[in-house]
Amino acid sequence: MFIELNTASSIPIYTQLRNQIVLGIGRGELKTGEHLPTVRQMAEAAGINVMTVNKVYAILRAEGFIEIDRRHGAVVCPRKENAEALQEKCSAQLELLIAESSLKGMSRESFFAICGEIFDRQQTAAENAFL
Amino acid sequence: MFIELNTASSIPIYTQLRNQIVLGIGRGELKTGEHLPTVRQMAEAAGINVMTVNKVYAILRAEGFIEIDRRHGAVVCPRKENAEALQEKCSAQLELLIAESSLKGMSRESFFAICGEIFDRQQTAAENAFL
DNA sequence: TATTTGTATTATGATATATGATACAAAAAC
DNA sequence: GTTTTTGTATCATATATCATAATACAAATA
Repeated sequence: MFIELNTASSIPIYTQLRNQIVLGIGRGELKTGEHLPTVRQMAEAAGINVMTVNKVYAILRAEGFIEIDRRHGAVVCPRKENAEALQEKCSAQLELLIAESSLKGMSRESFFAICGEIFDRQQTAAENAFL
Repeated sequence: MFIELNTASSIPIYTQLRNQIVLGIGRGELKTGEHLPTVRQMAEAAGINVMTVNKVYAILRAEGFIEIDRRHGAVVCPRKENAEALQEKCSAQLELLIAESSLKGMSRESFFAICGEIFDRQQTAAENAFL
């Protein structure tokens, strides 16, 4: 679980950190039930403020990716979501991404190929996580 | 081409407007060569400041979705992009979206189905635009 | 000449982002 | 029972972003 933040980016640090943790869970680098570093450890490792990390953990909890227990800290625990609501959110984001990509010249086939690769990668990563 | 902005949203107005215009082009509601409303018309219609619209048009031009001629205003003109760079950008965004979606319980098949629907919709919209 | 185009400038205010220092309750570790 | 560790609350500060407002300009059109 490597965290790499770009302080020169226009993307807020807390968003970058949030995304990298979600990606880490998706890739299986962070397994369900596993502990995240404490807010202080993470802040130290990433070279950022404790409260910034705390904000990220609070967001991830609100989004249902982790649970936070005062005594044990933050634990990976992805919650399933209502299927219809999930599809709507996903569809809205996909529509924009597909519009941008296809206007820029990407074919439907290329797009699907990329999606396929990502799903394959995440699945094998998740499988390896249990070995 | 309906513009609907949510001033209560955490997404900046200029981003919302930018996205809706890109979506409009993707859907074929705004065809290549077609004029966008003038910055003042758009500002009036959307109930926002002229300079906010100007910022959006400048972004769309920098992104290669429109061209701006001082005498004629903004014209839809999507530029193709380098394939490799495009795939990298798209892949990064897709990886996050797929991680989020699959962790929330979406199957690979559902995800592909949504993508297919969007591609179909955009293609028929683009075809109808030429009738 | 008057109007319309995008755009530059300057100012203002509200909100977002990030840091820093300090403190607290609750639980664990010793 | 004391110390340490946990997330978290609070207060202050600094900077950046977002959005508006009021002008003004050059270039082109009507």
